[in-house]
Amino acid sequence: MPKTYDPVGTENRWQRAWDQSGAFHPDPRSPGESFSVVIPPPNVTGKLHMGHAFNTALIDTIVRFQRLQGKNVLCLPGTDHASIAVQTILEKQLKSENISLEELGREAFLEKAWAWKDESGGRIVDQLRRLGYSVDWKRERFTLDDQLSKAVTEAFVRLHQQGLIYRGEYLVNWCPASCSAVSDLEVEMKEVDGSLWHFRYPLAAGPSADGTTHLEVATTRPETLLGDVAVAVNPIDQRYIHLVGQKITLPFVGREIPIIADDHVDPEFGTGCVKVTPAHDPNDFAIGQRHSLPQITVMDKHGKMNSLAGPFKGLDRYDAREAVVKALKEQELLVKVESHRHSIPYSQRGKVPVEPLLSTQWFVRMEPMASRCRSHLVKGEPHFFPNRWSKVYLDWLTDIRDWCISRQLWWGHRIPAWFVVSETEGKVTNNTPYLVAHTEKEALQQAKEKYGDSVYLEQDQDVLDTWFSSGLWPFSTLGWPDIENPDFDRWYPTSTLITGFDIIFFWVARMTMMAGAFTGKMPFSDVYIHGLVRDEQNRKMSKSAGNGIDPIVLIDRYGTDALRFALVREVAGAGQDIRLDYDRDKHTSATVEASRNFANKLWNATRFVLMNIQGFEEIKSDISNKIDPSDLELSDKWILSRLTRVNQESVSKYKDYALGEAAKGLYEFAWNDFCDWYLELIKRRLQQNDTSSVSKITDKKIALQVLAKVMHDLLIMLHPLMPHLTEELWHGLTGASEKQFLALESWPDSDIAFLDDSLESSFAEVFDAIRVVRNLRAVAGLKPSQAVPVRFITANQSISNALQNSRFDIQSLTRASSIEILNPTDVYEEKDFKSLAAVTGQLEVILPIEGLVDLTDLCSRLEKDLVKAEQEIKTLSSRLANPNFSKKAPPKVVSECQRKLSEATIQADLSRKRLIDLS
RNA sequence: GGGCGAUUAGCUCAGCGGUAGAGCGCCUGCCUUACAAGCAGGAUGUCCCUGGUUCGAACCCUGGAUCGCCCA
Repeated sequence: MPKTYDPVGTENRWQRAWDQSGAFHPDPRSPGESFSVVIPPPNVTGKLHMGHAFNTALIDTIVRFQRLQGKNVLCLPGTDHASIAVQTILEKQLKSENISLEELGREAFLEKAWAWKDESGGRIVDQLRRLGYSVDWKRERFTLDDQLSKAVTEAFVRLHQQGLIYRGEYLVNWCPASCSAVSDLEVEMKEVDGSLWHFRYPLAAGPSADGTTHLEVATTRPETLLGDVAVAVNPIDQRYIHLVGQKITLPFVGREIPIIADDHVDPEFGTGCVKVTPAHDPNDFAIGQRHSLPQITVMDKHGKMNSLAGPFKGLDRYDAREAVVKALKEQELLVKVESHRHSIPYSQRGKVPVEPLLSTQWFVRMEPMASRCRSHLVKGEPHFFPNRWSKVYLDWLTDIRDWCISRQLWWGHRIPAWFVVSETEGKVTNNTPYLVAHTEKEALQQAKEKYGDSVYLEQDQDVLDTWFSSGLWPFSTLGWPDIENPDFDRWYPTSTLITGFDIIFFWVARMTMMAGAFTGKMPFSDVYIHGLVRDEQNRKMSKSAGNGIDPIVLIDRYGTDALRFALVREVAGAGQDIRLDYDRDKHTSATVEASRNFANKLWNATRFVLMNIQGFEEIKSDISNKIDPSDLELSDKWILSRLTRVNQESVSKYKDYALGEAAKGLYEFAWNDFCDWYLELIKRRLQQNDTSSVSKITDKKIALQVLAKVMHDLLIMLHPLMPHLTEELWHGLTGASEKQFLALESWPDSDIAFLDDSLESSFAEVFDAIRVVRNLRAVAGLKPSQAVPVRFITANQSISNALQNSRFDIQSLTRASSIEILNPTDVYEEKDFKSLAAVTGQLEVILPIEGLVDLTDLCSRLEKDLVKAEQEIKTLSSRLANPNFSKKAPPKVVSECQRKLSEATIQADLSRKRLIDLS
């Protein structure tokens, strides 16, 4: 084995081996409790980003843990067709080739889209494999697969039958960039510096009785003036109330429109008069509904003014704004312009302001489905981790609006609705009857029954919102609607959904609603919500900001396991965002590098085991066998106690989705307890190569057995976090064949008989003593090779015993020429008084060597210790002196306080005595 | 406007009622045959401010500040 671990080759090798062996292709008939996860399907756009790597690290950690726990685990992968995103990319390409969509035609466009999917989707899948994802690639799904498309059609038909899907003309969020409607969720509000224009609308009937000639309105969107159908004031607004019922004349188009009263008008804002444009503003739309006002659309699908805009026809909406303002000014109708910061809706995909537009679309009635989810949530279905996200989910479900699901795009699931165009002269109008059916044939048959044999149909041109199919993902991937199949039976509902908080509404809630409607169950019992990966400046990583960190770059440099471990280790219990440091010039990350170093540490620990195990190869095949405690040394018992503890803690942390804590716990155990202490402790025994001594050889063998056992269990426990490295090392350690996998092993038993609190605390004392000796040696500047005598003096019997029991270990770890463990009453040589000395707790440590060092350093250290101890005595005794403390604090705390006080007192006394001796 | 989160060592973050922790960085000394991607030793905090509850508050409660997010 080389001295440093080289991840890239190793990782590729195991990824291939797992894949070829079908290790993660579960059989529904296999025994074991079911555990299933469907992955959030990445879009088939571009490439994987750090968010995917993070999500994958978390999912795969959970999944691999459950597999080691003996569950029958299915982790199902797939990709999403991402309707708008893909179509946008392709349209951009076409534009650069000067081809228009119309020229190309729907069929040819879809061919191009599929070609794109094959290429881009393939790239994404390759990258997912490089993350070491233990998913079942044989069950890989794509949202446009036949079976999943069948599920979409079935879902649409059923919802329509239940009256939950309807078609109607409403104000929708129109994205002029993609020329399609988008849902409320696909709109994000952005704060912008805009203006508030004040202008006059003249009264139609001339000056009123009080001499009023006009109304002054304030608006942020002057260009919509052309679609105004009323001016509204608040009914309690004394300034205007007498004008209600009169009319004003709209500039440019000369339309006379009424002044109305509506209590949604805020008298405080602007002038207290608002223009009402129902066809271009959601609030105005609502006012229009309440007052039965007409709706006048003055823009087209591209955001350009239409023929109803009179003189402004053909102008883009923003050019029209300027033109309208200019014209108002010329007519002296413009009063003033105020700068005004406000939020305007942007299309998330198109990156342009959304235009509220009247349009006929398909909608899903959400309330009945949401209501069902709410009653499930009361029963803890699904259970959110961390729980606070369930409130976010519930709030959204509580005040829910209908979902616009039609998109004016080609790439996606075409809406299974057929218009009986023969009824409306071959054209689709708002009055054309339609049929919703599974197939055109079925639709035609129904149409004939209803409208006669001569009917002809035309399918709706639109496709469905991508999230419609994503909402079916947990069950469409398992064969729904054909639920009589072993996979669905075995793995639905799924166990845990793992995803980011940013798609709780988009995806999690849509899945629970769809699943409730179609399967009667929540699609997963747990939802683990994680945060986002942010960049080194705490910004959200995004394509548009260009601040993404390519996970593949970090994988190439440090290895997949290092990246995964770094990401998981950063996760806090609360599901917060994590920040990944990154040097953009050097393409390095200190966080990931630290994990790479940890991987290397494990590599070398295993290397150490294998180098020492030579001559005892039989241990390799026998690692999991029980070890007879009667053969063990104390240090063996100690590490086995620590191992048992970390085993139990890891299980509970993995189970509670406290993955970061599990990672940290294992890291500390591996590095501190195992490598820094246990490995060093047993070196003394491993160096015994005298083959003539049976007892020495037996001792060495026992040490090796424990060593191998701890290493072995540690590798299994770390496997969910660092799958490749542990697989590689486990093979080296056990000599397992190429056909066996650590990934399919069982979690190690934890033998509670090994748990020993008092042993662990004795070792803590021993380690403290060793640290003090090492510190004294460092102060004295002793060479590592220089062996000096060590003397411990303590009145405390248990410390004394602990030191006595570990005296050989202490000797080898401190390079002592001899160890003396004395009682303060014992007599020892005078010369000690000028030697190196230190005090820790109830223990004095002396290196009886003369003339080696300047004692000033030592004295100042002792003085510092003394001050600290005296300070502690002060606070502890004042606390104990408080009668309320001893009365009200739990007895355990009081006695602990007393113990600390007496220890501090001893420490202070010893330090004082030492200082006197040294002076 | 409503809600959520964050504020702890130079940096990134744990801890959430009983004397402040880790990793990275920093300082000192070591190439001690597992590992220099390492070993040993060391230094480093008004736990954002403010009152309050408590024998005791980084932790619980008031109020506030700053930063970030979500919903309207």
